Amino acid sequence: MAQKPSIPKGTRDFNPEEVAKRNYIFNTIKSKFERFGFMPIETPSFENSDTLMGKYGEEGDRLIFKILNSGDYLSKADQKAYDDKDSNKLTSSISEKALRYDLTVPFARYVVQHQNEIEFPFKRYQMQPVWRADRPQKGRFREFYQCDADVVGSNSLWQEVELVQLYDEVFTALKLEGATIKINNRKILSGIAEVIGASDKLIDFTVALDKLDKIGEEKVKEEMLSKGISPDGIEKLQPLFTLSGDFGTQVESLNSILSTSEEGKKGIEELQFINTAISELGLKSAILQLDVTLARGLNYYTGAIFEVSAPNVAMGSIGGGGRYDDLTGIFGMKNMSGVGISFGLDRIYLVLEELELFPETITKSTEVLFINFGEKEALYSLKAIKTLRENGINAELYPDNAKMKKQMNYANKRNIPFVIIVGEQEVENNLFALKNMITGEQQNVNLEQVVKKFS
RNA sequence: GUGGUUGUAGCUCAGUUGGUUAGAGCGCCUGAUUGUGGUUCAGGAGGUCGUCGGUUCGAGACCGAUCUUCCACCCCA
Repeated sequence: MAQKPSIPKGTRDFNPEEVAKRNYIFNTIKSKFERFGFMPIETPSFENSDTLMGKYGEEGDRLIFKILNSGDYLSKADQKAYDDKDSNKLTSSISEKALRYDLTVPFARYVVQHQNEIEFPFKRYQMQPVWRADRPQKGRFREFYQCDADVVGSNSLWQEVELVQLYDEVFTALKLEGATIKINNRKILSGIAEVIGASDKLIDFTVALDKLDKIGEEKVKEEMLSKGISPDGIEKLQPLFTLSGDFGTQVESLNSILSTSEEGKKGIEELQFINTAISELGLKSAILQLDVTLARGLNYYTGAIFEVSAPNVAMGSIGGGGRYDDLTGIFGMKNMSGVGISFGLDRIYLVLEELELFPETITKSTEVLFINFGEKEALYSLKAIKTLRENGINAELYPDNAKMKKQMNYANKRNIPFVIIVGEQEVENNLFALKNMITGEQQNVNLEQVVKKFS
């Protein structure tokens, strides 16, 4: 026990069953992405540090895994930062690469770098692991997969509409019915901040507002006060705390709060456009819900913000996304609006597991195992197995001439539904004793009948 | 990064105020059954009690550090 090897905190091994289940989710998302016209790309697992650093806020920088330079990195270290024990400063002089923190920023880098080869609007999807130096919890890992679909090079709100449909399609296909797609708009948040005179404190304001359903109205107000938002301004927020009802009712209240903010009104318009279109088109099983307190996420969203939560399970969000007007701007490419959504594979896995929504069929592998009785019989079996495999049947031979009990037990443990027993008699008569491991029934058949049985 | 929590056999867990050789169930192996698995019966293997250090005549138990698990912050998929 003590000497057993281990893996780093927040990482996991996956056994065959888990991989099968993960692939099921993976493949479902992938096929829907392609159905909506997205093409796959991949990017390196690590990027130059300056590509990533500063894109996710101060907290984000802390959570980025930095890669130590190769060779004698200390000789090139910033001596002053070292003496001052200034870790932040020292880091940039001993580390110039970092593990990918999400898929959106590397995608922006990709678009800028390959802008001359890309046909815009560019619709890409990407399903790769990302890393965060976070402290693990349930549903929070240091290595996990994101599945992103983004469109750059189009300002059209139809993209937002399609992305909502895409969420609906994927969760419906996964039988995860009743997923809530929460939607908000950064312009509304900016508008509110403007109205209460806290435009310069937008991030602090939204972070506090985001906690409303978690810590309650009073604590949110406290946090806003402590961040320097005026009591007058907080007073003006009152209608926001009691906002309820359907989309239309909430929009009405927002209209009155934001009557003096051009930006805020623009946000409401966008929201209404999306909602109207979705109402018209209909959703299969998901629910689109306006949530003005939704402010999670990355500092780069400028329009719509999405977040998906699973039904009946205590789990953080299983997806998120939004519109970012200027992400490529940081890499020197202006006027390139993007919008995208992300699926959290690992959390979706936990949710499907908890709700027992995985289909039973996804773990099956070998359909028939041939019992090994010795050299002559094994060769006879392998000839048959070759034919079965050519017919698309998963078949295998037990490798050793072990006791029959052991071989049968092996089939049992692996849930192999059929066993073929080939002994001296069967070889002589050119037959196969086919046994159903579930019912226990057994019959002698020829090769043709075996093929037919599994086809 | 802050505060708390967890770790005993492959798995799930007992283990009294510190006291002989650390237990159970399940699983695993062998046999009853040399051409028939799942059921049953009989037997067997398997643990430096997460790790390192300390207190003690004596530590699975007490103390410290460290790693890991989970939780609350922070933040997020």
